[in-house]
Amino acid sequence: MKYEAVTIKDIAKALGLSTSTVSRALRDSYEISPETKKIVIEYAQQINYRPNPIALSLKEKRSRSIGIIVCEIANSFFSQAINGIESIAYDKGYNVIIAQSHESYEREILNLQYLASRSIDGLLISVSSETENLDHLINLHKRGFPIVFFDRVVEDLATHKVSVDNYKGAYDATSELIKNGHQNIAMVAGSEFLSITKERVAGYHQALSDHDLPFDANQIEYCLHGGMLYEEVEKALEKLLYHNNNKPTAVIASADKLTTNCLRYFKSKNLQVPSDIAMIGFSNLDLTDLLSPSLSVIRQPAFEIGQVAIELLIKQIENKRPTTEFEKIILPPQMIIRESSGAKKIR
Amino acid sequence: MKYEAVTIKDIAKALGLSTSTVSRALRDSYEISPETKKIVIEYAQQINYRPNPIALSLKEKRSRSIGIIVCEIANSFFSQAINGIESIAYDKGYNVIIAQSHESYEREILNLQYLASRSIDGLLISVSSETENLDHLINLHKRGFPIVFFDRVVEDLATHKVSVDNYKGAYDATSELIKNGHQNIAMVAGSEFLSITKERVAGYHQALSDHDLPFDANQIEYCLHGGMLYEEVEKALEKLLYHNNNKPTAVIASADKLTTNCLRYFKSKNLQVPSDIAMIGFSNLDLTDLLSPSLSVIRQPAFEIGQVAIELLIKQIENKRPTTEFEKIILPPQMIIRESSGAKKIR
DNA sequence: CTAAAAACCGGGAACGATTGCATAAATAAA
DNA sequence: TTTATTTATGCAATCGTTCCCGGTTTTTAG
Repeated sequence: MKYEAVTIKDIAKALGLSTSTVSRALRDSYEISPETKKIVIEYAQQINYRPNPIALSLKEKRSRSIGIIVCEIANSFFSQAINGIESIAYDKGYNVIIAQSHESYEREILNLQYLASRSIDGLLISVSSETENLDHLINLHKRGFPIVFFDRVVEDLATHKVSVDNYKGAYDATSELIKNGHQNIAMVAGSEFLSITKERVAGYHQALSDHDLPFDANQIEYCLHGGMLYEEVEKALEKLLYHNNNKPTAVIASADKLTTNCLRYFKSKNLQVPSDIAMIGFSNLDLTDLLSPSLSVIRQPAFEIGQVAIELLIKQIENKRPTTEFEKIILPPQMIIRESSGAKKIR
Repeated sequence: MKYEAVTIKDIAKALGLSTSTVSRALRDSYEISPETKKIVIEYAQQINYRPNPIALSLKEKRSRSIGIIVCEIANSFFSQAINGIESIAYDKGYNVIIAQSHESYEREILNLQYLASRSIDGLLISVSSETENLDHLINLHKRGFPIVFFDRVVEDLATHKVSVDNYKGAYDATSELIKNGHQNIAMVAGSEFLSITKERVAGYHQALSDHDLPFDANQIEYCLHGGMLYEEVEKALEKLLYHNNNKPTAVIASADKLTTNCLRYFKSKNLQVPSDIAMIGFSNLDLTDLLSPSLSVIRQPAFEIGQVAIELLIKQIENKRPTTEFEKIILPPQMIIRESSGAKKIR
C-alpha cells in the first residue's frame, strides 16, 4: 500500500499556476507578487504540503544524511555518543543512519558499502577492533568523501579526529592504584590494532616508570574482540592471575565490556574486590555506582565527543572548498574514585 | 566538497550506448544481447558503478528506509530491540532512521514530522510515556501510512502490535515475592498512560488476589517520566516507605530505569536488599547479575520483539493491497530469580 | 522470395523540485 | 506615442533511473 504525498504540482493545478511560481512563492522569492504568495502559502499549509526531500537530494546531489559506524549501540559509551551526534544533527537538518560492525572487520566493510550506496553526505566512524587494513576508508577519502573519526581514530588518514585523552586516563588510573599500595598492576587491554589501546598502554607504562616500578609485558593481555566475548576475557585473566610469576594485586580494564566481564570473572572465582584484587575500569555505564563494591572508573565525555565530531563533519560537508587543515581534538577523561580501587589486603 | 559518483550516463557515453540499453543490461533484461550485457556489466564493475538510490526512490516513490521512534537508545531494552530491527532491515535492504523522544510528547511529534518529511516508508514506534493524545499517529494511519507499535502499544489504532506479556511478567514477579513470604508488596510503576503500565499493574493485582492478599491502591506509585528522573523515583519511594500505613517489605519496579533508580535510592538510604526491602525489577541490563545482591529480574525478549516488529512492517510496506487484518503478537517474558527477591527479615 | 516474427537497441517521458531564461503585461520615462 | 523598464509569471532543462513506445535489423516461416 502506497502512501501518496501532495506535491508542488497538485498545488499548481489547484491554483491554476505553474510549478515554478508555486516553488518560488514557497521560497518567498522577490519575483512573486505578495498576493500570489499569500494564496500559495495558505493553500500549501492547508493541505499540509511538505517538499519531497528525495527530489531535493537528487537535484542538489546531497542527501542531508550522514552515516555512523560503531561496534555496538548497546554499549553505553556509543549510545551516549550517538545521543550527542543526534542532538546536533537534527538541529542542522541532517538525519543519521546507524550501522553496527559488532567488532568485525568484514561487517565494517559491508556497512560502509551499504552506507556509501545510500548516498550519505559524510561518515562518522569508530573503527572495529579487528580493523587493521584501512583501504576501504582510504579509497573513499581519496575521492574527497568527508570522514570524521571519533574515539577509535586511526593515524594514517588525514581527516578530523575526536577522541579522549586515553594516555592521561590510563596514567591517572595506574597512579591511583600505585598510590593505594599496589605494585603489581595488570592491564586487560582491547585490540592491539586500536589507537586507544596503544595510548592506554602507553599511559599505564609511563605511570609505572614515573613511580619507579618495573614494566612487565606479561602483565598486559590483549583482547581482540574488545571484551565482547566473555571467554576472551576469562582466558586473559586466567593467564594474568594463574600463569604469571608476578601475580597482580590490581587490574586496569581498558574498555567498557572488558570492565564488566572482569567483574563477572572475579565474581565467578569468588575473588573479593578490592581486597583480593583491586580494579579500575574504563566505563561509561551509569550503574557503576551501584555495584558492590562500587566501581572506580575512567569515564569518557561520550556525549561531547559525539557533538564535536558531528560538528566537524557538517562543517566539512558544507565547505565549498576541499578541506585541507584537519583538526585533532582530544577531550579530557574523568576519573571517579570509588571503592574498587582501594588498598590491597594486608597479610 | 562534493563527491561525484559514476552514473549510468557515464557508462553509456563510454560504451557508445544509450542509457536505456545500459539500464536494461544491468538489470539483465531479455531485450539485450548477451555480448552487450557482458560488456556493460564488466565495465560497470570496473568503474565501480552503484545505482543512485535517491534517483530510484524518486522514481519508485519509496525510500527503502523506515523510521524508529523510541524514548532513549541508551536504554538496554531499546538498544537490544534496535539490534533486532537492524538485523532484519539490513538483510532486506532497508535502512533505519532512529529518533528519540526522551519521553516527551512534544519531541515525539517533532520527530514524527521530521521522519515523515524524510519520506520514510513506514514507522516503528514505542510511544513516549507522556503520550496520551494520538492524533499525530492517527492522521498518518488514516492516509494509509504503515505503522507498527512495539513494546508500548496503544489500543485505539488498528495496526500491527508487538509486545511482551506484561501481565504475566508482573504476575510471576508478584507471586515469587509472595512465595518468599512478602505480604506487603509495593509497585513503582511507569506512566499511567502506557498500556504496559496498565497490564503490569493488572498482573500484580491479580497475583495478590489469587493469593488472598488485599489490594491497596496506596501501594502503587506512578512515575510519569518512567524513571528518567531520579527525583521522581525518590519521591515515589519516600511515599511508599514513609508515608504509608502499610510499609511494604518488597517492591516491584516496572521498568528498566525505575529498577536502577530504586536500587540507587535503597543504597542512599542504607537499606539492605532483600532483608530490609526485597525487589524484582523489569530490566534488560546485562549487568544485573553483578550487583550485590544480584538482582532478580523480569527480562523481555527485546531482540525478538524488534525482529518481529520490523518483519510485520516490511510485510505491510511491500503489500500491494491495503492491509486489513492486523496481528497482535505477544511474546513471553523471562523471570530470572536471583538474590534480591529473597525472604524478608525475621524479626 | 516475401511476409511475419523475433531480437536488439534508442528516444524520450516521467518521478518532484529548482532555476535560468523567455515572455507578457503594466508602468514609467522620453 | 514610442521606447525602456519593471513586475509577474511560464517554459524547459536538470538531477539519475526506469520503462513505454518505436524503429531497425536479422531470423524464421510459408
